[in-house]
Amino acid sequence: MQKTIQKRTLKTRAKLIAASEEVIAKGGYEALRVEDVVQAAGVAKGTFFAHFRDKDALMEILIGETLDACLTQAEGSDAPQTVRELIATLEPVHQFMTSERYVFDLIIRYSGAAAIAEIGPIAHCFERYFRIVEGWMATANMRQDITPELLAEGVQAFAIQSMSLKYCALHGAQSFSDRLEVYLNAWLTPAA
Amino acid sequence: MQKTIQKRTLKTRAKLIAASEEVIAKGGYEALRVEDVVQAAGVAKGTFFAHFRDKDALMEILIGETLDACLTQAEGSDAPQTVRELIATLEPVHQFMTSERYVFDLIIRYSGAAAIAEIGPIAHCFERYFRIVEGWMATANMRQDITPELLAEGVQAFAIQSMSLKYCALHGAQSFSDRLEVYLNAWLTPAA
DNA sequence: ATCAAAAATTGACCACGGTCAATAATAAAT
DNA sequence: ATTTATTATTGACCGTGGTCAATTTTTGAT
Repeated sequence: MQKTIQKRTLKTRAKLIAASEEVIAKGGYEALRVEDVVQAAGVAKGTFFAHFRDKDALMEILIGETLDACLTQAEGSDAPQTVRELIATLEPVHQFMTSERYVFDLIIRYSGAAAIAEIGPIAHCFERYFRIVEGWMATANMRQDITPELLAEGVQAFAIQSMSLKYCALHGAQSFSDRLEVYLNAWLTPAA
Repeated sequence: MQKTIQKRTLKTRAKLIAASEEVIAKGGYEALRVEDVVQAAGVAKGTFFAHFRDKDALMEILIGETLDACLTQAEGSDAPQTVRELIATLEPVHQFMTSERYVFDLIIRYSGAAAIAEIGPIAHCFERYFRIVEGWMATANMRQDITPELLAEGVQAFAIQSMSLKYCALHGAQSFSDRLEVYLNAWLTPAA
């Protein structure tokens, strides 16, 4: 019943991934063309789509990998105790997320899982981001009237808002970190 | 120096808009094809792109119009005093924003102005949404330790988060309104 | 070793958004 | 009314993502 996977399948897939990374290293994510990838990999176009549902699926994998690495780094850091430390610890994550407009848009678009059965790499990263922050919230010196889970969801919401405004000329005066700090101070440590 | 606009230009544009609305009425925003629009309008394809930078520009106009209508309705309502009333008053706005996945994604993508000089219809709506909520915040019975402006930015951030999670199977248990209510209670009326 | 079934690959082909040099229609000047 | 300059329209063409029937390769059974 289970279909056996041939060895060459893994090799072809590896070639496609490697070729993609090569193309991206050259011109960024936005500039990736499927035709360029298959040519660099030495396979036909149809092969690409036998391995990835569509171009976005490949992007999800590549961006998800890098994002996962950023999250692993953050997770390994000392648990931040203050808002400022929180922002500093997450900085590489946010940095990568907004490294390219194209990357940010794609991340946002795939941040939710369309179905439980098919949680994509980026939705997985968002869940992980949330869990990591939730863990920090439990021990950090933050407001105690709401659950760490809710606190973490808010951090994610404000981080996304800050990143969005980074691309918005109407609110371009403030820097990303400054804006996020204002948000999170108000969210995590409200004055009575 | 200023280029004179011919009368037929306005007529052609009106035809294109009307044809677009017709196509959308039939199959929704997602299903709109430029070819169908120009055929229904009785003009050539190139004409479409002489009137709109690209397909998204047309979408921005159409979606922006409807969104503006929703905002006008909300603006005309009595100023909400409680979180529950706030959510109820904004309900039509959020309803339309999430009426189609395609619409939501497009709205998010264009929610920021790429440049001050070119604030698109949707960025304009976001600014307006923000101003309306800001106005309400000044008089409603909410926390007083931060500015109405900041309160309003948070409302927008949490509304977007709630709408996003509406499409996310991982968090699909809670309804949109329930989730937003939890967020806004914690944001607007935190317990000491 | 041979063969049948399953899996992977191929590349011609399609869909659809977008471009642009050529052409037609309009407005302004005389 | 004619001419000229400006503006609008046209449609053949292109780029790029994605499909699929046909072909090749691999696997496993005998």
